[in-house]
Amino acid sequence: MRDAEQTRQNILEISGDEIHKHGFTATSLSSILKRCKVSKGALYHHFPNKMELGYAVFEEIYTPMFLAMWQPAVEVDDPIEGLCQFFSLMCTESSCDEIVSGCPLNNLCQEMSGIDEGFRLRVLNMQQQLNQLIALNLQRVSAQLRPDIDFSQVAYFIVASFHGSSSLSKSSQNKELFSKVIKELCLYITNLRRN
Amino acid sequence: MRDAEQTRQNILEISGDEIHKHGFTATSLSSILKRCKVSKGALYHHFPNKMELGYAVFEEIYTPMFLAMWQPAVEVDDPIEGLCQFFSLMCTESSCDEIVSGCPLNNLCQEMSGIDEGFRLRVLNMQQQLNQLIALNLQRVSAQLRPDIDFSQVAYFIVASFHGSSSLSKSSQNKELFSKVIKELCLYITNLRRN
DNA sequence: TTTACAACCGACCCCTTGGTCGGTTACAAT
DNA sequence: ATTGTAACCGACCAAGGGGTCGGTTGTAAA
Repeated sequence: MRDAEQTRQNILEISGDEIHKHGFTATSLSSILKRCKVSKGALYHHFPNKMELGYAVFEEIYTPMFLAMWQPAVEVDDPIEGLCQFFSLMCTESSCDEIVSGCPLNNLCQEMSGIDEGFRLRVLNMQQQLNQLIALNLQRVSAQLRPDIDFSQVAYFIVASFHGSSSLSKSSQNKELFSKVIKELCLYITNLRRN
Repeated sequence: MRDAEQTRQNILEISGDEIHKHGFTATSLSSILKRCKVSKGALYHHFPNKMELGYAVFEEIYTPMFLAMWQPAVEVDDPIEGLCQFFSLMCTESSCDEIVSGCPLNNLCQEMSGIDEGFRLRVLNMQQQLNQLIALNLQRVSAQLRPDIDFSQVAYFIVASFHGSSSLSKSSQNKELFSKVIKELCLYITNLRRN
């Protein structure tokens, strides 16, 4: 057989990129097909419809990507420093295009949560996972932190600020605002420590 | 003449609501027409195309709305308290639907900044106005605040966090997460004070 | 070598979209 | 009463969207 799994993976990856750049709705199948050099028949052989393709992208591309990004940042000895380094690295290492495209999770949350229940649930699940990941690891070092901290609340605040900053940079089309907000976010995080 | 200005205003307001709820691209002219009980000819008599209608909504509906909301919150004697009260009021007073629909500015920023330069520039302008509004009013009471504050940076951070929180609540479909993040945001803002 | 079927192809379908345009209607000015 | 024109109407159009389906091709098993 021609390598079916390879074809599927190829479609998935390119779809992930297109959806990241243009959003789910604005991504047309024809644009994916063109980039994949694959026929519509092939796509519909692997996925029953566009929605399911979107779900597959979320589960097989985005989800592992998030975990691969956030876990090492936060499961380190000092999650406070880990988080700050993670965010700072994001400013310095990411290309301008990447930053302007925003966080796929936030993008999909904004675009699809209100329209499609399948996407909403997947986004929500990812957000809760992410939140727990951060909250638990902060709690782990709670001895170093201020005594009055609500870990879940702080974790949500961190993610919200991060998403807000990536949203901001979409209108300015450059990293400047992004790194500005990230700088303040790092200040906030560092400030969680006992003084 | 039939009241042309009234017709125009009606189209503008309903368009503003539809765009707020469904986004610009997903809002179809036919849905606006149906709600307005106005013909397509009438709409195209007042606006040259959909894009220009969108711009008009931004300038004549959203912009005044933002200023009317943020100015009183921040031009008060104590902007720290004003901001906190403003955010808290938003949690308690807004309907669940309103919160889940998100902030029109943030929505448009996310959806349109990358697609259309006209929208991008308008969004950017509004964000800068908002930022200056907050930054200047914080600076005004800088005597009460911590000495090391970068006002513009803090102002952007506040707006980013606010937008991030309204984004979060889209996936949960209720106020809970929103008010959680807002609570932490208020903590952060209060913490700007000299201890 | 034959067979069976997964993998793939692409012309076609229907629907919705933004946008056009020739025509009608109401009203203000003469 | 006539007329000029802003305001409005809605049938129509082309483009592009997602999705279908009968047909072809490659390859592993018999």
